[in-house]
Amino acid sequence: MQALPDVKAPCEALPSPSLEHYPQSSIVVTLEDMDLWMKFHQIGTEMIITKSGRRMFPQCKIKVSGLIPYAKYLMLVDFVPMDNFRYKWNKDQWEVAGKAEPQLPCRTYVHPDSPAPGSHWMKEPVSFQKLKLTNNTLDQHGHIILHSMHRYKPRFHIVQADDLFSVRWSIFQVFSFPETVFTSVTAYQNEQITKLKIDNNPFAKGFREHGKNTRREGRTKCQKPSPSKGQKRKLLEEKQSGAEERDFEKDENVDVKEESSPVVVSSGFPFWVSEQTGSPAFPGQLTRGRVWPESSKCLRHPTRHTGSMKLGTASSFPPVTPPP
DNA sequence: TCGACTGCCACTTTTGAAGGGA
DNA sequence: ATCCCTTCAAAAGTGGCAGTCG
Repeated sequence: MQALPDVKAPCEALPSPSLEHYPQSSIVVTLEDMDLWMKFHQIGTEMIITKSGRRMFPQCKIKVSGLIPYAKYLMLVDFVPMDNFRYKWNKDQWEVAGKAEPQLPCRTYVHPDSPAPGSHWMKEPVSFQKLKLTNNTLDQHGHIILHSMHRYKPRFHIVQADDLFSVRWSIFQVFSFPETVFTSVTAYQNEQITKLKIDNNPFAKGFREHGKNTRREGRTKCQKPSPSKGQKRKLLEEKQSGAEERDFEKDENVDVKEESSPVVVSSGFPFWVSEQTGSPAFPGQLTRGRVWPESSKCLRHPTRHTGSMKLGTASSFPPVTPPP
């Protein structure tokens, strides 16, 4: 699966004459573990979010090619809501449960290797393994803050820049994959997702035995489950018996925009310039020990500020999650 | 009463320090 | 002194369960 940008970066000032041989449009991004992502996507991917932060599984891992080997790039990920709804799991399917919660401050996760030359990023797949999702709106660890029971899509940003300071006026491209859309949850709702996670996530090996959690037996023997929980479990077991025959994709009554291939969301100048209009929750937040430029002077770049370019204000800067 | 959320549990993998040998 | 490999303990990451809360 590949993402081929069809838009040229509308940047009139190229970094240097020698870079003209490497048009930005030649960047190709492919999603690693596509088979696994597809398996989850067909059922309806769920990602656990916790107060302390939870890693994603499958993890966001992309293969990049077409970068200028000696130019420096930053790799970023952010998460955008798929729609304005909150969902609930009802019987065997997701249903709209109302309007979405107010959008949270947009946080962007910066790959810890950033900035690095193109050759570095192309050497091997870029993994965002350490990225964590949280539902703690007061999170201080720089995790990505999401609402539970909402749908999100990760977006990968490739920014040609020497450092985080110059990100604002740098050439960038955004890639996303329909297969990576997920519903954030605090506890798994769809048992098929639980099973897939257990089968594929090495950390969950302990739950694998014949698809049943045997290591808990000793504990649960001593504890009488509450009637409601017991009934719930029975329902789940009944569901499981016929689950494999069902086509969960058809069961979903909620639209997920399906695209046959990953798409380039946008290309040009940093995404937040045109898309982020709200005030950040943490203006001037530290990024890798530095503070985002606040003065308007920082927003103007003599060579890249073109007439068609729409510059944002300092307040529209999204807080960036510093690498651990 | 119900469903979402939280904290704890038992278990596994990962990570990094320590030690030994070449 | 340096490098490589092995060992081992601690840390981090899993989903399940039961209790709490709104």
